[in-house]
Amino acid sequence: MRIATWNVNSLRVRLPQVLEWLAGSAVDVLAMQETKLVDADFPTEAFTALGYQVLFSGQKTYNGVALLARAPGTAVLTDIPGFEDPPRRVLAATLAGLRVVNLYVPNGQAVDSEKYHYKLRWLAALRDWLSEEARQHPRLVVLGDFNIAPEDRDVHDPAAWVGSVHVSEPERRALRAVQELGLLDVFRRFEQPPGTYSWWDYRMLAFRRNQGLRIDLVLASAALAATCTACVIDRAPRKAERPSDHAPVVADFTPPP
DNA sequence: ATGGTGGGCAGCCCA
Repeated sequence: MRIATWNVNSLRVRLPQVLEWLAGSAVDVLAMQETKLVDADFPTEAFTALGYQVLFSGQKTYNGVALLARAPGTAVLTDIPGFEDPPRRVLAATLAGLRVVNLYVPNGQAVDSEKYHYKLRWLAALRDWLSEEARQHPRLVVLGDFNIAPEDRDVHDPAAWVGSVHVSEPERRALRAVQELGLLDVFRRFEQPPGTYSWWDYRMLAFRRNQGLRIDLVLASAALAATCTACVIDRAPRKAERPSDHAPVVADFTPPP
């Protein structure tokens, strides 16, 4: 089973690239973020034509998340229970013997901004919710755009980024609190080339210079992580005309016994 | 050099 996450930065613009990528990548589950589409505009037929079931939680202009899967989803959630949050950032479903939680974590803008404190509150609420999800679902995968680079090796120039949003210690601590629920960053279960990132700024020729961050993550419960056979970041879509600023992260799992 | 580029929707907000 192949599971992927991709911040597409406007599904309206990126749909042809997403369809082309799906046709060549044998993905069973794709979690997308920043679809920026209201539900009425979601291109359902384009994906059902490729054999996917679709789930989505969208809004106008900003945010928006979607899940594509070969199997239908049940027990769908579009919010962190009990946490009032109008932006559409969460989409959870049970499908193909897995609990899948697709996240678009708040960006945070700048350390000590109002948006940064919102990000930390959001992550605290996420942790509390995921503790319950982890208890109920031994086979849990939490994936998406976390807007946090877990460690300095996930940052092209740690000295330039020190203390900044996406790498600050409170953000990393909040991410570790999520991982301490027993969720493993499956990318780091395998040998990886140094300087492997999932996001590059559109500005300053950052992609050509590989000035990136690894902020798109696939976290898996211990039972699921034990069945993970590979995790790679596919840079190819970032090289396209009019690319998303993020590349997809792809993880392979053996089927349940 | 505190910029630069891109998406969305109307002169900005957000990333």
